[in-house]
Amino acid sequence: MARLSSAQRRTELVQAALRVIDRKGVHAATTRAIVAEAGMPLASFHYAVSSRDELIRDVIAAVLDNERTATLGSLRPGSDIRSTLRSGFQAYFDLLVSAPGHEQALFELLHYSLRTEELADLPGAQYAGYRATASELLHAAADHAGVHWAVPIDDVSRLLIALTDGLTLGWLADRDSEAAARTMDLAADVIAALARSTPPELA
Amino acid sequence: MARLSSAQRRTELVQAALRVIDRKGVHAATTRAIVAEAGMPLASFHYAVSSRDELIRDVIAAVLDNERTATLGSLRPGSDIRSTLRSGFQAYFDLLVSAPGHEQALFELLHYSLRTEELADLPGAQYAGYRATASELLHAAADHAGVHWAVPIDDVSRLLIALTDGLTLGWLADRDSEAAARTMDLAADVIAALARSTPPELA
DNA sequence: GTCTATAAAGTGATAGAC
DNA sequence: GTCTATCACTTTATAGAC
Repeated sequence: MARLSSAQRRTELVQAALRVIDRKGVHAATTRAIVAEAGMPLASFHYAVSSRDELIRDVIAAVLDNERTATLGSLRPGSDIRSTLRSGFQAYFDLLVSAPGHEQALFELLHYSLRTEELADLPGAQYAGYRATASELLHAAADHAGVHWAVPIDDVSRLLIALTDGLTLGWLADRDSEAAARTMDLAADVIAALARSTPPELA
Repeated sequence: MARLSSAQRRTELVQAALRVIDRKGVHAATTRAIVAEAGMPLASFHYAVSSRDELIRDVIAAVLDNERTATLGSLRPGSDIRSTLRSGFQAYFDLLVSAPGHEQALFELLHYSLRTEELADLPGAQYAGYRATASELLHAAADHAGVHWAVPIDDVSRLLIALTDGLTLGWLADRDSEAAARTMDLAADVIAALARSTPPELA
């Protein structure tokens, strides 16, 4: 192994840990499994990071960055707000089906953080990030469709996130994609019902 | 320790495991922690059950039974469908706030099952149980309020479960009960909007 | 039938040779 | 700076004394 800076090794370990977690779950992301995935000797682990929990913290930070850019890129403005929301759900769902381990990883990391005192600040930050992204998406979608939200956009964001989380968990549990499609239909309907057309003079 | 039948020991271990999982999480429910909670020597564990995964399977089965009876009892019929739904959410939410570890345990057990090949049949059964309970609740609530569902009740059930799961995860992450109340307001609104008043001749 | 004692395999973390 | 070898500990599971 060539000489690498500590920061480079750290990044490689974070990426390797994420791959292991995707594939086998948080519980399987042992120091040995992570360094094996990264092709490093075991001792490199504590040379680059001071503890396993500290690496997990970095993993969560990296995942949240990915998530944000991925979701924002999925916006496909449709003719109306309902179809924009529906295709947004579909884009997310296609991502979920193509890489279920990735979404499982997000949930597992959340629950791991909730049970680990040193990581107790992460769940709140994770969901604050989700809300910020959801608000941006909802704002952009409403603008494109010429509507505005009849209730505070933060409340709509929370509803959107709750529906997305719930949709994901349900599909992970039963893998019924047709039922998930019906849930997305209904979810797009009920969120779209919270929008009102914007009078032209306010647009 | 008095002589107990294998079945009795098994039940005690399941209950002890559930208490440990509530308090410390699935990862902390080691054979040692479980027998300590149950006040048994370590060797009693494998005398009563053949492996840790087999016990976890029993724990999940026990939890699903509890869940079903607890949720069905929470129905407080209101004057209209919207207030019935809202108070149903509130009853569930009060339960969540009073025992967050219990709901965390349900999620952790779900994710554990999803990552454990021998338990792969449980997540589907868990959510099928949720749907059956949700359908019963929605049917009873609609009856009491003199309305019927304008979309298939199974689809409404899936939406209700998705919203409940999402509400729970969001609150576990940020512990913002006021925001959760607003989400429940909105959730009750959007589900109630899927009901139509039943003409008297069909009631 | 019950439990002490221990095996066998895994874990996070480090010392010390190169 | 790098990595082999190992420590100290925890885990599931079981053998064997009573």
